[in-house]
Formats: sequence, structure tokens, C-alpha cells
Amino acid sequence: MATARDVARRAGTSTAVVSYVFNDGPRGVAPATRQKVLDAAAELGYRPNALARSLSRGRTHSIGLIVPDICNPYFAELARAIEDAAGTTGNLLLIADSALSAAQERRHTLSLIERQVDSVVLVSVSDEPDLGAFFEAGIPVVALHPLSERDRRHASSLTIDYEAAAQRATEHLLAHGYGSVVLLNGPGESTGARQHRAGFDRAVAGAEGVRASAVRSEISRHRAAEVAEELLSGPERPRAVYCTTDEQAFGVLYAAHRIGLTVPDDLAVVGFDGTRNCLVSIPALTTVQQPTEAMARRVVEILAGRTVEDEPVHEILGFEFVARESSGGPAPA
Amino acid sequence: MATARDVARRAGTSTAVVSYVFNDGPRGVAPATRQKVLDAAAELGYRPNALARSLSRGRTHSIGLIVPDICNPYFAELARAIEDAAGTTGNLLLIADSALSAAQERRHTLSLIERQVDSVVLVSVSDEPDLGAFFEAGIPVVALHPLSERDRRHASSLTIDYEAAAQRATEHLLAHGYGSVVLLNGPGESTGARQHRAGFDRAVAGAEGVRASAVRSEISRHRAAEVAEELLSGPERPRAVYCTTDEQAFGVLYAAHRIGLTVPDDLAVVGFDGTRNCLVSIPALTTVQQPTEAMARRVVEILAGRTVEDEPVHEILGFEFVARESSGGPAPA
DNA sequence: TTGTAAGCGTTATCAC
DNA sequence: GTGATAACGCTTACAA
Repeated sequence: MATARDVARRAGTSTAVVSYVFNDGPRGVAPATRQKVLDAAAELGYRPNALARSLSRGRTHSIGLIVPDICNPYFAELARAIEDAAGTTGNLLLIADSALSAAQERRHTLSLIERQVDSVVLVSVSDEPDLGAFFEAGIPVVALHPLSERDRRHASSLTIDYEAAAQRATEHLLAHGYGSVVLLNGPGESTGARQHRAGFDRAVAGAEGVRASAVRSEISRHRAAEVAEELLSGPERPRAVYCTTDEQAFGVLYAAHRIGLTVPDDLAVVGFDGTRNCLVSIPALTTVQQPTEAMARRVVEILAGRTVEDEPVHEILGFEFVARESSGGPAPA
Repeated sequence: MATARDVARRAGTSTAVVSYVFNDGPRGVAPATRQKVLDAAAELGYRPNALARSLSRGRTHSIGLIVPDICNPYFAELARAIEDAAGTTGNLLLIADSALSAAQERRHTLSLIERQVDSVVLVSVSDEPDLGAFFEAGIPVVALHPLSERDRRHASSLTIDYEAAAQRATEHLLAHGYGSVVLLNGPGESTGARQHRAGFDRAVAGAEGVRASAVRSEISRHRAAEVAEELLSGPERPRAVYCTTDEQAFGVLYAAHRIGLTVPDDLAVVGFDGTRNCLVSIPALTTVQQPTEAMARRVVEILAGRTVEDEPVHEILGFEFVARESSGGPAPA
């Protein structure tokens, strides 16, 4: 691999000038010299060594993204959107997949710190992410989900209002007149799970004579399908289900199909996230649409030029509720 | 952030010794000294700077993975599997998503070279990947799909036999007695697409009085659904479809649902890749199962200790054909 | 406008 | 068994 030294030698100049040319500064270069450098670089196929550059400058121009499960299309779409946004600012996105394991998340945390990413976008598998490690390493973090009171001091957050979204989705089901609804929540007692629960409860509390209950499952089609199959085969089969992720909702659709129930005639289903798959599921899935692109752009903005010393910010973005066939379409007025 | 210098100073020794301790070599260290270094490091929260280490050693212990579309679950599952395999050898996987764009793939190529990844696993969006760039940079590459004759000199490959797989899948449909079959291939004239085509043709050639044709679509549920909807609404509606990816097959399932066709009674569908979603689609999808885990392990093995000077290897792994409901189950004997 | 040289934080050679 | 010290490839004062 050719180095700046090789280029300088060939162009009959110094490494400093090579650097000036490739960075457009901090010193000017005579047009003729610049051209000689460019030619030499082209002939040698020179590419600056990012490692050496980062070591010298103290910035890697890379952003770490930790997602709980890259196999969940929502996180894949999120990664895509953030990469696009980061790319426009010349940043590289390092995608780290926790594979639903807190231990793996921890390993990635250390790995990203060692690799000196400039900042981190975090979607944690657990409710107790290791923000301290990033903080001590001087790496600013933005979480894309609600944070506990304690964690809000160490990291920023950017999220939608889960409670309002859950309430909206549940009210939609109630407006259809479905007399029994179930909340299919994620596993564990995260801040997010609590907010889903609160929104669901609030909606139910505002309705008369509705039978409501809650179950949990891991965030995957398969586990949700298992839980749903048991639920739907039981004596008290609910008329509607609000799922806290699309993946779980797809699992419920599958369970209904297995049992021979028709959606939405026998069972109404609502998801959450708004992945593109909602448009081509059988049937098309009613869901809470996350503002993925806007979130991606905003998170990159927030991180640009931010340091750990800066006061964390906590922003809420709007969501959109999209009624489709799986819940019987738009609720009657 | 504490440096080796800080640790050395505190432990009353030199940076060399700190390095010896943290690398278990290449020189021995007296137990007492070692302990002093360890203590000092712990007190300062010292973590070696991976950048500096890589610059000095010339190895980054990272593998680049370029996938065409991280939103396609097959590639997400593949990334997961490779990351697992790479992790066991202490390597970090950098996931780069081309977003179905050759230009983006090209950018990632340059980016990975700049970041000095030790090696690259490539799934290209195009049939003309930029292997030369990696070759010149001294970075060994393994492609996870068939390569053209020209490219086989510059990179290794590890893949299943697409032609045999396509033939097997098509024969399965014919054995069910479906009299008209369609090949839903990917876009473009890639080596892979040609192999799918060849296998399909070979199977059809071995059958009597079968109506066969071929269509193409991009690799996404939505595009495949559009293509399929037109195909299935036409006058010559086929009885069975062999899709070269699961994603396309899911699109076909959706199109059938929209039109009111029942799968497999009105239309049989076979996919390719064997993503986990095949088990929870409506109905469960018959597919060619790629040996994802084995492929991941093997690709990491191949790359370990390989240099560009080494002669490329080209290996074929076995696949498994899995008959499920979408094609009417196992073919009659 | 250009060159020299001192970092950036490691590793590893070579004396002691 | 340890400690100077020269790389690794780049950036950027500072000098010329």
C-alpha cells in the first residue's frame, strides 16, 4: 500500500504538502504542485490510512450503532436510515448487533470504545445499558428509546411517546367495538414496556365493559406465535391484540392462521414500528409508524459536534397511526 | 483517557513493559513488576488504544462484510452468523450495507480499505464487484456467491450450487404435477441468475408437456408482489412459481392473497435462502435452505491467516431442500 | 508556498 | 528482566 511518503517522493515534494492537498488545508498549495501530487497519488493508487489519520487527529469520523437484533427488520431499516444520514456528513456507521444478549451488548460497548468511535447511537436490549463506560471514555451517546431517570443524566434520548402511541392504538381497537383486548408486551420491565402498559391501561380505563389483559413474549415472530397460539386457543379468546412490535404482530397473524382464525373478522391485530413489511403481510398490518428517517437525521444532527460535557437533550418525535386491514381498517366515526 | 505512558509512569516502569504485560510478550516480565503494572492500569482505567495498536501492528483484527441489503432478513441472518463466527476468533465484524446500490458498494469498498480491515466477506449487488481495489490493497476477499471466470483469480468464493438447487426446487414442483411453472429470477444478468435459470431449464427439459416461462423482479417483497400480481392476473396464470429468494416468494404470497388465490391450492410457491421467516409465513414457505451457519464458520476459517498472495479457493457447500405447505408439502413418491 | 519535525499511542528491536 | 528508542502513517505547528 502506497503511503504519503511514497506520493511525496514521486511528486518531488514533502508529506506535508500531500496532506495539505488531501485535506484542503490547513495551508494552501500552488496549483501546479497540487496537480503533481494528485497525479502521483493516482499513479500509485494512494489511499490515506484512516487509522493513522484518526490517531493523529483524535477523531475517527465513525459512529457506532448498537441494535438489539439486526434480524428484526425495524432495526435493519433504522440502521439503513442512520447510515444514510451519517453518510451525508462523511461519517461511517459501525453496526453492532447484540443478538438479544446483554453480554453481547456489553462486548460491543467495549469494542466501540476501543475503536474510538466519535459517538454512539444506542438501542439497548436491557433497561440498564452501560452508559457509564461511554461516559468515562468521553463518547456522547443518544438512546433511541426512553431512558430511566438515572440514565438521563449520562446520555441523550430521542424517541416517540410510547404511552401516547399505545393509547392511540388501543383506542382504535376499542372504537371498533372489540370488547376484549390483550396487550402483547415485550419481555422484562423496561421503561419502554412500562410506557406501553400505561398507554394501554389508560385507553382501557376510558372505556366501558371491556375485558383487558396483558401477556408478554420475546420480540420475535416465533416466540410471539407460540404465546399467541396458547392465548388464542384458550377459553377466553380475545377479540383484539395490541402488540408492542411489528414482529410480534406478525407472529400473532401466523398463530391465527394456524388455528384457523380470520384476521380481522375473528381477531384484530395492531403492531408497532411501521416496518415496510406491514404493507405486504397477510393481511396488511395496522401499526404505529415510527418516524425512522426523521429520527435518523435528527440523531446525527444531535451528535454532530457534541461532547460528553454537553448537557444531554431529550427529544420526543411525533408518530403516525396507520389503520390497515388487520384491525378492520379505520375506526368508525 | 489514560495511555501506556501514564501507566508506566505510575508503575515506575517503561511503556515497553506495559506492552509486554498487556500482550503476554514478546518478552517476559517479573511477577512483581507485572502486578505493579496491572494495579496502575486498573487504577487509571487504562484501555489500550486499538487505533495505535493497529497502526503499529499492521492488523486491525476486523473483518469487513458487505451485503447488498441489510433489510433482507437473509443477509441479516448471515451477518449475525458471521459475527458469531468472527467473534470466536477475536475479530470484529464491520457490517456495510450497500442498500442495493452499486455506488454505495463502491463507497464501502473504499471505506473498508481505508480502515484497513484485515479481510472482506463480500456479497455484491452487481456482477462486477470491485475486487481489484481489494487486491491492490492487499486485502483477501471471499465472495459468498458464484464469481465470473475473470474474478475467480482475484478472490475466493464459498457458495452452494445454485444450479443444482434450482433444479431440485423445480423438480419438486413438477413432481407435484403442476403443469405450468414460472421462474421468478432476480434482476440483471449475474452469474447467480444464470445458474438459477440453468437449473430451472434443466428440470423443465426433463418433463413432458410443461408450460414454463421466466420473469424478473428486484429482490424485495414489494417489487415481487407487483410483478406477481400482474402475472397472476393475466390470462395464462401459472400453477407454480419458483422464486430465487425468500423475499420474492413472500411478495408472491402477498400477491396471491390480494387476488384471492389460495396457496397452495391455486398456486404453489417455492423460495430460496431458508430464512427463519419461512416458518411463520402464511402459509409456511417451501425453500432451499442455505447452510448459513456452516458458511459463516467456513468463511472465517478461510480468511484466517490468508493473504492476497495465496491462491484463491472456490468451495461449494451443500444445501437442503425443505418442503412445506406453500408448495403442497413433500412431493408424492 | 513549501519543508522540517514533533507529535498521536502503540509495538518491538536492541542494548544493558 | 527492563528501558531507550525507532518505527507505524498521518497531521500540523513552526520555520524558511
